[in-house]
Amino acid sequence: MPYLTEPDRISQAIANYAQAKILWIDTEIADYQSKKPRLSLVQVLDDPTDVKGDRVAILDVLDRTQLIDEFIDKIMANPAIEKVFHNASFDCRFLGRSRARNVTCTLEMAQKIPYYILPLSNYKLATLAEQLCHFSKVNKTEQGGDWSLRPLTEQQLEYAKMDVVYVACAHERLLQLSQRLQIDPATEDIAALTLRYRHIEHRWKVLDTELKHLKERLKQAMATQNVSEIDGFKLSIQERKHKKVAFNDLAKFVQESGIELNFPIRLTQELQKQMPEIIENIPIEEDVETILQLKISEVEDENLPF
DNA sequence: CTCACGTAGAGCGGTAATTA
DNA sequence: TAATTACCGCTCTACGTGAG
Repeated sequence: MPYLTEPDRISQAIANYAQAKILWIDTEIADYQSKKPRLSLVQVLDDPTDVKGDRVAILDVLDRTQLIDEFIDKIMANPAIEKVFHNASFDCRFLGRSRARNVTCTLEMAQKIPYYILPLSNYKLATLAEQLCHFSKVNKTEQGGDWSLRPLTEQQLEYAKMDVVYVACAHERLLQLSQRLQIDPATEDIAALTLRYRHIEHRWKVLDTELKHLKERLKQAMATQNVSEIDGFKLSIQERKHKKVAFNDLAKFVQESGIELNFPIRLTQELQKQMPEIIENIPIEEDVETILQLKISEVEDENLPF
């Protein structure tokens, strides 16, 4: 695992990585509580089969603005290189923001996979590493550490190294899962889908209605017993105020005051009925939408296909 | 702490389905 | 047929989540 601190070597590494087709990247940020957080480390991996992190390069770019710009120019802004991050929007804030091209986010990938395929309580990188990639000792203690100090400790470098290994591994596994979900509607077996639907529909209804009932009872019970929080169940009570005016008053006010109030108002069926002459005398903005609606009829017990 | 998205829940309006 | 009910989707807001 090369830990690069010399500007020349970092520059050379950037040039090398600029030739890659895909890179797995993670960053560490110093002074993140302050108004001016600084990029501390950029960890890069070009080989997803490296589970120990031997091939990870850790670029020490603390206060090395020119090297960061070089990284942004040659790698982040280069659309020919796919860059994979976990929670990419966070890292991109320090690596070129909107200039970044061809960026993949493992957090977004994981969130798109339905829960029944990937049943995780959250999509933190550590969780993906442990439960999706089966890494055993995932270290999280350094996450809140101070990345502005030098020299960095062995534990910090180890953490920084493994993080990007987790990104690469999680990315590989997520790719496999999402490929399974890419199904061509033209070749779907509709009969098999309806059968599967009927199979789980009853179980789902039983659980879903009980869950909703429990929630309702909890809300009422917590409100009347003045329990605002218990075992992770939090009750919030809000009041909402709405304001309305008579349309005539509003129209009169706008006309008299000369305010520029130009926005479309939906002509509901009711309004169209009330004032059919509007449609003839005022230009109307019209759009049409197509709604696909799936109706699922009741099924008799004896006719159940299973 | 910050920042950028997500998401849940409630109100509302429109339409389909059901009932008188 | 008209009135009522059920359901769906949109919008707004509060809150959650992930990174370090």
